[in-house]
Amino acid sequence: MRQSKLVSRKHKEKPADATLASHVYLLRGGYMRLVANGIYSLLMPAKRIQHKIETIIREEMDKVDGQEVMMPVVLPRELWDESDRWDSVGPELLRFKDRTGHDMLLAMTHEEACTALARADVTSYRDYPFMLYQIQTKYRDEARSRGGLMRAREFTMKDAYSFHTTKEDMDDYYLKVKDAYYRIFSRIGLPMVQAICADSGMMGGKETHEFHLLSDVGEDKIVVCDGCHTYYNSEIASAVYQYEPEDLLPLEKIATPNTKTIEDLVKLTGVAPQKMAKMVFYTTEKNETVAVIIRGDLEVNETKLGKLLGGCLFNFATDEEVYKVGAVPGYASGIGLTCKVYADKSVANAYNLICGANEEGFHLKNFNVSRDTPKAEIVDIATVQDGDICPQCGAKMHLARGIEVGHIFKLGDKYTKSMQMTYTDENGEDKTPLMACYGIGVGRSLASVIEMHHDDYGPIWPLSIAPWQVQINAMGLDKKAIKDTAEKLYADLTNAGIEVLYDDRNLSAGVQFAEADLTGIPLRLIVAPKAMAEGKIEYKVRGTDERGFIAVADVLTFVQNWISKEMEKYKS
RNA sequence: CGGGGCGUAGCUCAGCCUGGUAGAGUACUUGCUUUGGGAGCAAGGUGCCGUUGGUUCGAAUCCAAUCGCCCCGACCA
Repeated sequence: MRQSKLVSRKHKEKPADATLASHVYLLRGGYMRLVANGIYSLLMPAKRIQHKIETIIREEMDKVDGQEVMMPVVLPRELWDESDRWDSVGPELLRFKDRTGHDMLLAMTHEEACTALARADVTSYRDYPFMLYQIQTKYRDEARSRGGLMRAREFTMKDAYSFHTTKEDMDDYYLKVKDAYYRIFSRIGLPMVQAICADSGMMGGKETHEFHLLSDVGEDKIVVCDGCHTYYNSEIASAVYQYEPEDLLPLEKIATPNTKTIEDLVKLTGVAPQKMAKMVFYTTEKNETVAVIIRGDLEVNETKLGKLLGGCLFNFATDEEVYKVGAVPGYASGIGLTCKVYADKSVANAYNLICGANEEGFHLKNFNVSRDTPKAEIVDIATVQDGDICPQCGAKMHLARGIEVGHIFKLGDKYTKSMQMTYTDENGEDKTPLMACYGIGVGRSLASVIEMHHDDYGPIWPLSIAPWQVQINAMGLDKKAIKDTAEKLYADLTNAGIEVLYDDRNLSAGVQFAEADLTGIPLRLIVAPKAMAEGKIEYKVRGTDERGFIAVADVLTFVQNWISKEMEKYKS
């Protein structure tokens, strides 16, 4: 590719709207352009990178016997009625009517479409197991897209769906895909991506793993055990809480005027927040108020609470609602409440805590859950904090942030059952198959590579996904010797099947180098007068100090060798 | 959906408070000089000042509404 013909305007200044490195460089480097909030057009460099990522994904999906298919982006309501998701999914599902007034949707995922496709085509146990996948545009009407490709409304996703006759087979296959995912992320330059136990959200199903790139700019909170190195999304992470046994002392009322928060109570009493029981009240969409008792220093995990409440929506209760169930805001305890009371594990076997007295200006000492609120249901509802104890191995856990680049789910029969997909087994009986699904955010992976691989000048693309393998820069293209050499180099490398971006614009060195840095091509060849006088050109490896001179006649061999050696890093 | 910020040239932004013919840098076009980290000189083109309405002799500027974008949160993956 000649850079003079490339439509990809570079920008010297940081775009005002971008904060993430990936967002900044995708805009500055002329990779994409905003069309609407969360919706982007990709220019050639980004399209080439994405294409290479897709190729790697295809290779790995094909290795686990995936069959590539293509399902529609626009689906009729009826399909999503079958799984009840037309009603159960929120406004992030874009619904609309076609010209006849028929309800349609823009697919944000394809469980229904794929189940419908498979149930029509596969009827015998002999055809199992199988996996269908596609790489396709998805649309999710995000409440708040952000960070460029990191969280777009329209984005490219690889989604795969496998079907099985037994749980063992599904479990086996799930592991195979999990391994394939590790290979994919490693091959695109993200070997540090980690599988993390997570919540399945609107997809349903039991076991699920998210693939995260641990990064400070990630949106998800991850809990990492320093002992057994298990990773959890904080939505589902749990800790164990151990306490030295104490004798149960009788409740004792203490005066605590103007002490409504844990913080104030700590100041007043000098007691640590770990020795306090905090009350949190929620009111559900069914107008039911529930109370949660939790250790003073911990917070309620609303994903866990949502599950406890059967998936219904909830909000913090108002003061009025708190009074209604027999508590006093700021001085609440779980004792004597008229509503459902949950007690977190963190307070269940703790001793002699301080809690509210349900009386303005007073608290109680020596509160014990089992003795004083025997009706409270003991639940796991706390958000794990830095330094909490791992339930698996007893070591300390710490918090990190992650970018979710992939997510795999064992769906079980959630869709196959509701959509009445069956197969005939060896005895002639109809059975419901099991299903698992596997997603990778292609655009988000691309952005994640920049987050992981960049310097102050631009992205540093891994060779496996670089938009071009080699960049040619020439100093002084108006000189015949320079131009002839650069042109011949470009022709020779291109003819040898090497992907070359040739800056044929006769610009100053500064401009060429700055733009080349933004394009981030791994190997740069520089044709310049000084070295040319000795029949040599210079090479430089992006993002490293590696550089040197090669005789013009040896360049092709050098480049071929360099590429095959560098590609070793990204072998499957 | 809540909080905050911002819409003026391809990009970054000034002008607005105090109304009077639309600005800078950069990018772009042409020529010459340069050629190892965004070079220099000269000349040139560039705008529905987000949109609509109002106030006014006159609105980028004041008022109102609306649309859009960014950040934080909520929601979601």
